[in-house]
Amino acid sequence: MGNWIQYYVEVIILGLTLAKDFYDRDTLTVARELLGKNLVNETSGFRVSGRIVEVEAYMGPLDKAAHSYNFRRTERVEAMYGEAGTVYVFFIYGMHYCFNVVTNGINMPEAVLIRALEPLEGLDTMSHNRFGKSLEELSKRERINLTNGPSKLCSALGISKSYNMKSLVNSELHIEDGLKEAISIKTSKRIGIDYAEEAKDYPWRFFIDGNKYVSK
DNA sequence: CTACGGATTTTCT
DNA sequence: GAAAATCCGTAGT
Repeated sequence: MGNWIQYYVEVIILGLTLAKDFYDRDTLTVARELLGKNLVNETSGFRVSGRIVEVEAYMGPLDKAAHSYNFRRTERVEAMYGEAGTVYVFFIYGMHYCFNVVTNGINMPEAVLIRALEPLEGLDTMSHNRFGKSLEELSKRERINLTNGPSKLCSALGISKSYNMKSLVNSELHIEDGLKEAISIKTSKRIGIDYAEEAKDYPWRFFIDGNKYVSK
C-alpha cells in the first residue's frame, strides 16, 4: 500500500517537472511563466526548494546588460550558447554566484536570471547553508533574507559553479510546475546594471506583486 | 525602517 | 588594472 502511494507521488512529481520545450521559447515569455514555478535541488538526496517570485530576462546580442551582448563569446558565457534548459552560473563580486536558465534555441545566447524565491522545502538546510545555524535560531531579518536575492538563493539551495553548463532537464537540479493559483505580475527595469546605457531601463524584470520575498 | 561603505577575486581589456 | 546581473554590518532616523 505504501508503495502505491510512493508510486503516485513519483508520477505526479515527474509530470510536474518542466521539460526542454518549456525553456525553448521566447525569453520574455519564459521569464514571466517561470514566476510561481518551483526551483528544486535534490542533489543531497532530499528536497530543498523555493517558489520563483522574481526574475530578469537577459536578451543576448541586443542587450548591453547581457554578458553575451553582441554575441560576445568567452569561456564564462559559453553556457548561454547552449540549448534551452542549460544552467548558466557565474561568479560575481569576488564572492557570490548567480543562477540563470538558458532559453530559446542553441546559439541564441539569452537567459533568465532567477532573482528571488519563496522558501518551500528544506528550510533548515537553507538556514545552515546561509547562516550556519538552525531555522529556529534565525532573527526575523535573517528569516526573510534566506532567498530574497540572486546570490542568496544560490547559497540557500547549494548552487555553485559545479552546476554551470548542466541541463535542468532530467537533473537533480530542476524546476517543477507550481500549484495553479492566480498571481499578479509586475514589471520594472532591471537591478544593478547602471553601466548598460540604453538597456538599463528596459522593462525586463518581472516579479509577483506583493510577495514578501521579492528582493529589496 | 533606510543609507552607506567595505568585502573579495574572477573575468575581461 | 578595473569592473562586476551582490550582500552584509553598522549607523542613523
